[in-house]
Amino acid sequence: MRYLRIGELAEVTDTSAETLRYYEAEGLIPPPRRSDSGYRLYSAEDERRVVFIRRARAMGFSLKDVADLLSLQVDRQSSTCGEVKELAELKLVEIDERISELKKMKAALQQVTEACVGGEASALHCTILNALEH
Amino acid sequence: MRYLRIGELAEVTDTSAETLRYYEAEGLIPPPRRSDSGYRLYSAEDERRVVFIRRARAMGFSLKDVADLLSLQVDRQSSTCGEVKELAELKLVEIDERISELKKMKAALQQVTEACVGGEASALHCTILNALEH
DNA sequence: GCCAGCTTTGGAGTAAACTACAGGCTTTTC
DNA sequence: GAAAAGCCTGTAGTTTACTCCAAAGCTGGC
Repeated sequence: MRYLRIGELAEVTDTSAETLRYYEAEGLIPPPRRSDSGYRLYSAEDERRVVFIRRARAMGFSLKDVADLLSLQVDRQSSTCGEVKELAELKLVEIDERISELKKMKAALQQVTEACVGGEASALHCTILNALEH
Repeated sequence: MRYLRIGELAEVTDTSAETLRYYEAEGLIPPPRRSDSGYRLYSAEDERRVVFIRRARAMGFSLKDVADLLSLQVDRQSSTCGEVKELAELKLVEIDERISELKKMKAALQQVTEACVGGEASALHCTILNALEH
């Protein structure tokens, strides 16, 4: 099994070593194993976890939200399926709402680009708010 | 035409008066007209604008992103259709990416809930990271 | 074996986006 | 008409999520 050092993990997950240590301090990733000299050594599972965190962050979920989602795994031996399912379904509703809001914005933006011929003509009629009107 | 005072607008847009004044200071909403005594009076257009800002913020767009989107309107007399179209198309790509990322998360979460019978059984196999594996 | 370039901890600093006064008018309500 | 509630400006404080040292130890190449 291949282990990554902090700088390597930072590179593949497009973050920084500082951020990874910060996530560890905040309990978002478990303390990884260490080399003899004390260097952090990250497993593939650690990597997946970080990728997940970055993805969720990029979509505007807070670290608290991410922690909630990840707790679906962390607490697995202590929580029952019922609890897990409830939390997951709550987040599913939230995600669905986000998707539909994004689709609204997308439709509005598309209306804007379609109204635009794309030339040098004035953009007088190109307003995103007008497109969102209905 | 009906005008809203800051507290009323705050209520209908689910924000606070402080936040509205902050948005004004940051140039995200234009300075509204004032009453004789100096109270801010907001139009329906102002309201739509704030609703849009709050929506975009809730989806993780920064105020800078929002300003970019709103500039499609503000600079309308100065910018040409070509510029507007370019900016809008850039944001469209971004929005599409977000939607597909959210769909990935949704699929993962659904797998979790489906694997869960929802009863008192252990949640051993309910892990969001496992669901995201492929 | 030496030097550049990692990594360590601990603590301080920063940017974005609010949020909360203070002190003083205005408007509404009883 | 007086108290309560709302608004004004200006400034300061808070939260979240990093980001940046400093001082010291480790690692890999020549």
